[in-house]
Amino acid sequence: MNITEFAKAAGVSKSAVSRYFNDGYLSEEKRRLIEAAIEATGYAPSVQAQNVRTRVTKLVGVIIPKLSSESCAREVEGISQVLSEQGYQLLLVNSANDPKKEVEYLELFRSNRVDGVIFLASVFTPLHDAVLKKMRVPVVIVGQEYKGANCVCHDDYKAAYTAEKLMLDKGCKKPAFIGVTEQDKAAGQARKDGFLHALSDNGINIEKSDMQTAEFKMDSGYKKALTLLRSGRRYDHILCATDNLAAGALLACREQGLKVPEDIMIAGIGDSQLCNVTSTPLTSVHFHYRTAGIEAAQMLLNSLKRESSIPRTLTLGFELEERESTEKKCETV
Amino acid sequence: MNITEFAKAAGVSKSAVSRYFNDGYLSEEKRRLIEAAIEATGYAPSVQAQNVRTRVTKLVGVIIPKLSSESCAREVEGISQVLSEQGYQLLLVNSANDPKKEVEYLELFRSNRVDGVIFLASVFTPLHDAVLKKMRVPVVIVGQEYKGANCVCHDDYKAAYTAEKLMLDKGCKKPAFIGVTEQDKAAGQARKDGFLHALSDNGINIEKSDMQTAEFKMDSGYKKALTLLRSGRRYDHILCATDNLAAGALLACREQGLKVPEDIMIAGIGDSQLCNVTSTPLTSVHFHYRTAGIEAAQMLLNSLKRESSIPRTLTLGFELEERESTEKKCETV
DNA sequence: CTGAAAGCGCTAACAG
DNA sequence: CTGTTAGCGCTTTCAG
Repeated sequence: MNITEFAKAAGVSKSAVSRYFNDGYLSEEKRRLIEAAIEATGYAPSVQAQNVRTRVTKLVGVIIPKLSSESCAREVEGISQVLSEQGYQLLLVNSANDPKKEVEYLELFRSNRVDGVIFLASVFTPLHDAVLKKMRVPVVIVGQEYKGANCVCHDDYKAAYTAEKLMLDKGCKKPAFIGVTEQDKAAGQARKDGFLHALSDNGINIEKSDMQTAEFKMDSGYKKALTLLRSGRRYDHILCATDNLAAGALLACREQGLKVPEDIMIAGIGDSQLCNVTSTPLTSVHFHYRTAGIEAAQMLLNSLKRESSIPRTLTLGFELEERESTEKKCETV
Repeated sequence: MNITEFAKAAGVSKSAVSRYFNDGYLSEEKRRLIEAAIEATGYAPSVQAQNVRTRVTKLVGVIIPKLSSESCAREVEGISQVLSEQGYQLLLVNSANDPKKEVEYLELFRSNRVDGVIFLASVFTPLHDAVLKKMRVPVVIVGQEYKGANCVCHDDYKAAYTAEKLMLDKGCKKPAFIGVTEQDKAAGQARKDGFLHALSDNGINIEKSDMQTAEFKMDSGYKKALTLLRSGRRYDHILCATDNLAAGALLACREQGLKVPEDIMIAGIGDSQLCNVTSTPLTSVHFHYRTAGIEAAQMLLNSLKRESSIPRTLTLGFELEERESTEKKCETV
């Protein structure tokens, strides 16, 4: 059923129907007529046709690298919450961590179909730069800093710094680190930098071999920890760039007969659900993922209202969650 | 830029451009002309306008109760994978477990905007029945059985039966159960039924107070387990309807000084990542969530092709993952 | 193989 | 407050 048929059924004109669904410059009588007809027929206007006319789709494209990751899921929840309140819907695409797909989707969204884009980013390539420059709809980037675009990100550097400092303050002296690829400026580079600066601020040296680069999964954390532990160097703490990695490291330590935290402390970053259920609960840094999603959505909404505005970067704070895995060593009585 | 402007720029007619992007009844020469112009201008046809004409949106609505749940996230990943291969995109809405919102979104999708709907369901109300009956686009329901609709679900009954039987076979005699609301036919009722039938098949009796109903979170599992343990009745195993609950129960047991599995065995259902990192790794039933998403998407694709077809229900199998939490008690030497 | 022309369902001036 | 009218950008007959 289309608007013309419906108008006839309701006994009013097309325009009246249109007005009913839009501004509403309408007499009470017609309004009632239309309401009754809707009840009877179940008519609803075609969004696509509205789109063609008005040029707004009420759709926001969301590009995510991996849905089954706690942090992404929470960010998307935040995004979804504020956007749906404003009558927007999410067009969700999964890039599966494939940079080519990310670019492809950005391309798809570039001039079409959506009013704006929220991009949960991890790694940027020159291709990204090219397509981001050409976007005709506003874009908000979440999780990474990106010059010239609206960004919402976490304070990865300080988070790592703080977690490492905690362990040093508790008397640790022999640091090890399990990180992720530095192509990821946030989770890779910034967290490593934070770790290193905490060390240098405390006059502690470290060798290259004390730092491992893992993939984003527990299993990889386990293997890298094993490499560290078997190296012969005796570490008294390990900072891991993610909780999954920390959980893996914890497993490795126990297998090697090391007690956590007595023999070796471990901390992660992200404060995922994992941290509370591991054999030894894991100290971690809590990031506000849901809030990041909320802020990103609001930022996008703002760009959608006022036309051009100056790009802003919002950096969210964090909380250090101390748990058993970094509990103070036996106090000197 | 619209098709008319673009056609002019390319030096061809509107129809030629349209044909280029559709069937392609076109001479090589024009084809090249158009390709060059695309390269130069970056033109892409407006999907909305195409939609109005063709009546297909290449959009599938996906209704989920909670994104930050491992099972949902995996199902959506499966859905996304096959649908995006076929050129469909996901319109994702989060019902936040609110039945009213679910109905609202179904309503929204009923006759509009999307070509089909995939509904990750938990609880059905009469309102659901009403709106589902009125849907004009194909719907696939995931995670629940629903008469008269296409469904993909897990074998909740047998899963619970199998997990319980495992513990009975290992010599357990005093069962306890922590479940979820029976309004949820799958995770609530079917799992409880499976548990109860395993008991009766083995001639074991149980009292009402041995069974608790929790909410879907770890914390709730913890509390309910505490209630059980403090009741004075001495249980030798607990079956939990979800892994989160099992993780909570595990915590409670340890706090009460019970060793798992020596003093008490615990098993969950869902085989989430949790199970591998808990202090005692948790036995659980592995469901094929990702596969469920894939199957649901394919089912929808089928309905989209051939018009009316008979509703089908696909029940996926499972695997019992035995871990330390149900390891055999000290063998009688 | 091709262009002209007639809509798809809707909104937004415009003149009452 | 209301109906008429002219498109939005595209696809698809139809007659070449």
